[in-house]
Amino acid sequence: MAISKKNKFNSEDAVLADVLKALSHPARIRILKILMDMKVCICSDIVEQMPLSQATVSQHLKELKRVGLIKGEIDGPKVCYCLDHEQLRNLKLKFDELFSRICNS
Amino acid sequence: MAISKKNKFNSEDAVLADVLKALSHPARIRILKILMDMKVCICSDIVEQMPLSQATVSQHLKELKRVGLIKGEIDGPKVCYCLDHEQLRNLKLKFDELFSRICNS
DNA sequence: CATATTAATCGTATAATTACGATATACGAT
DNA sequence: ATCGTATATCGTAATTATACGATTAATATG
Repeated sequence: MAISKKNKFNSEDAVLADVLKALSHPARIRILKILMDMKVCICSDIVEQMPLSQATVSQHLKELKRVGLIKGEIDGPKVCYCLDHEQLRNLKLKFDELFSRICNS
Repeated sequence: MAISKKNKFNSEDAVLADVLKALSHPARIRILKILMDMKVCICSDIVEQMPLSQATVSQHLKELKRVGLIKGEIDGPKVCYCLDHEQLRNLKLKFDELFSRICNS
């Protein structure tokens, strides 16, 4: 795409866009919902519920971790994934703020 | 990316992911905010406020229109853009619903 | 220790996104 | 009709995302 211009925007918009990018694939929405239902969940349990290979699911988990929406805790050879409620609350606040501006217009 | 598997997910998740994809670039967040402030806005006014070429802004507008978040009305040689409040409200509802599930977990 | 299990990473192919100059289109004004 | 303005689209290049098989690394278990 030629050189990115994302850095030309204010960081507030850039950060929000980046977190929303992490939610912009159905696999990652699905993973969040699985974690909502299971509270805590071994990686392989997630893979089982997804129509994707282990390698691909691992990539999606990495993206969600990158923006902080989930956490993974090592438990022997397994990894225990769970939601990061603080970051999710933070996202919710930003999203609500965006929409409160919309409603005033 | 090899063949997409997005169709393997339920359409509720797919639709939400698709709308959020439209918000996953700072340029498009910026455009929404501009339209919030201006209510109604000629395309060239938007371009002026963006650090991107006219062609690129036009592409971003097209993506926002694709998911229905904005509307464009032709007014002579100009195009008048504005938010589609109904679709925005709809997105807000879906997002809130996702988060209400999170809070129960 | 050998083996099995779990999950991340590597390599790679393909596809989608981003960006822009150039061009096309559509309209209004002269 | 010609010209100027506004916007979309085309063509294209570069970047990033998606997907998976194969491999690696790390830990259990027999």
